[in-house]
Amino acid sequence: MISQTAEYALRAMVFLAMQKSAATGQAIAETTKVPPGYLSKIMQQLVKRKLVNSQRGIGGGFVLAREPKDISILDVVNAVDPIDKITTCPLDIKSHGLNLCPLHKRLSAAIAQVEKAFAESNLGELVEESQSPLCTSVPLTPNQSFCQ
Amino acid sequence: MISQTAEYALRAMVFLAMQKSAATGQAIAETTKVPPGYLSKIMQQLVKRKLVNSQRGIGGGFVLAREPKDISILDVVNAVDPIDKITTCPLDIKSHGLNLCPLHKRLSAAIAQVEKAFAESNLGELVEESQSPLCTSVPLTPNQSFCQ
DNA sequence: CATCAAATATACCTTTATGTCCATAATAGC
DNA sequence: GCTATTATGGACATAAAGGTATATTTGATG
Repeated sequence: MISQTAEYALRAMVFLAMQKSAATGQAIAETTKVPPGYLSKIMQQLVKRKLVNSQRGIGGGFVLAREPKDISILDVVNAVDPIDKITTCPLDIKSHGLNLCPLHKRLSAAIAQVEKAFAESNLGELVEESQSPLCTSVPLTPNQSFCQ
Repeated sequence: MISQTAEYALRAMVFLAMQKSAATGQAIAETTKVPPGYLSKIMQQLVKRKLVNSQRGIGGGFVLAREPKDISILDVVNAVDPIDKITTCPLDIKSHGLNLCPLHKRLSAAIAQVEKAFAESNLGELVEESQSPLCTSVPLTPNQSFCQ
């Protein structure tokens, strides 16, 4: 239901939210266990969507463009793998304008629920909770487990 | 978020729920606007999962194996495209047994929400509602709109 | 039993998602 | 300006989803 790409993007963003300074692509990839080459593509999308700022050269890397509290899970998911809402019946768009049949009303409602849940959760929240027993505290060395 | 395959399967199942006698694959495909060849594969999965009974030969076709009221949207989705729940953290399974990090708790909760919504809606419900202005009444000829 | 209409099974093709690799461009420090 | 380090961009490879085509099997009926 959540694409691999979105999952990777979320891991990277949570990691960045735990960081105080810029993190290189390699560092993110190692800690979050995302294939480095693929991660770099995902990071590019996050930069384009202005969720992350990038800096080349020594001391460079990636930094969140906004406060963790101001970035929702939905922001991240939409940046890399837009959730497509059902706004018109896929079967016969012309005949009924914006009305949906009962089936697609249900599907649409389920999607809306997910969007709401994702919109209500932000990176700041996730990082705060990770100081609880479930997750290790920041910052992590590459050898440590990011999610435990 | 909902795969094309699941969408097709749901259309076919709703169509069957509207039917009084067996419907051929071709009839289902035409009305639900699903590629016929692909639909036949999906129907096979629904038969294997015992949601549908099939009958070859003249007068044959597909029939729901249970009352529409006893088939949920979740039943159909799971038959063709199982929703995989997140039960262990994808990052480091060994280290923490069944505990999830905050991120994966959120994702898991969202999936659970969808499952609940899908489990609570059944085909009988959808068909009853379709007698309302939003959908045409049963049965349909292939030329009529299935979802309007 | 012959025939026709249906599902079933299999092979194959196309598109999209995921993943890899390498050349290039920018930036900091010397 | 040179070099090391970093992101960027594009080409390519692989895997999975979606889709097509066709031969085979099954069942009903005359």
